[in-house]
Amino acid sequence: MATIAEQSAELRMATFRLARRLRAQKADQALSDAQFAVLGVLYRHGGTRTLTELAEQEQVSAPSMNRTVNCLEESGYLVRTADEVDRRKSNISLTDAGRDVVKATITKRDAWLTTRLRELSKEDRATLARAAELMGGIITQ
Amino acid sequence: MATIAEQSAELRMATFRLARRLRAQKADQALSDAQFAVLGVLYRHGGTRTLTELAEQEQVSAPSMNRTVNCLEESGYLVRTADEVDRRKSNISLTDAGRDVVKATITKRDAWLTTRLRELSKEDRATLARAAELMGGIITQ
DNA sequence: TATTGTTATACTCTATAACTATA
DNA sequence: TATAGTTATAGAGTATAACAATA
Repeated sequence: MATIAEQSAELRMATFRLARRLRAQKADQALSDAQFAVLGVLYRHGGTRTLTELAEQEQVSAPSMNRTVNCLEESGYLVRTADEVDRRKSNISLTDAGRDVVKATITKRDAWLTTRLRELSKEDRATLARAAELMGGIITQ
Repeated sequence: MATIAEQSAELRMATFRLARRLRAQKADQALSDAQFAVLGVLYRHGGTRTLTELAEQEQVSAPSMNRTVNCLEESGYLVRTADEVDRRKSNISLTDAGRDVVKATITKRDAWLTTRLRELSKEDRATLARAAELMGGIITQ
């Protein structure tokens, strides 16, 4: 029986390796991780977000986020719209192309993982499903 | 009961979030992920590695790895030693400071995770331990 | 010729400092 | 005066192309 410290080390390594492997699966290879993370935030959020909100969410500086948003705007994945009430703000939202590339990437990542989960027993899949719940609980502490 | 596709999505999200949280824990905040990954390879490998080997292992170009190794050399975490047999090569190895920063970071990450695992039941810990094994199996396919 | 490592160049992501426009 | 966003500047990570030294 492994110690809790040993279990931690194993879980840490397995998590890093699986995350790395999943990250490699993307619909547009030209999209960086930082860029895709922004698209993902907008996709999950649904509506619009300001530059400051995106910077806080991703824990980067405003100028850094500004640059990333510029790239994504040039690529046609999002648009800025001037706020009618507070004219300092610009509301950032996904374009159809932006939504499509997020959906396609999620589909690709899940397809890769689903293929591998299918090869496992029902019990092993249940173990991973329960583990995902537990991992979620650990993070939100 | 969730579908396999739903289980995939949950596992994907939980993996990304836990990896992100773990990555944030490091002994030297000035070390980038790319830099720490190189130190980690050298630490796990034990002996020396050439620039080409490191570039292949991390799946980046040789010039890119050269730059990262330059930074780490300037920081005193690794050294280049000219190969006596094949004089084109330089053997890259960790310094004591390099080993120390890897050990300290691993300790910090595992301590964070161990604290959270201790709060779980024995059964939940066993589930996560088995999940780590399964995740390892998925990756090496 | 092929391999190992490096330099040159360019683009993205990161930061801080300083600036503009608006509240 | 404070806030939202941007520009200026600089350092790090990424790439490809071209080069020197060695095998």
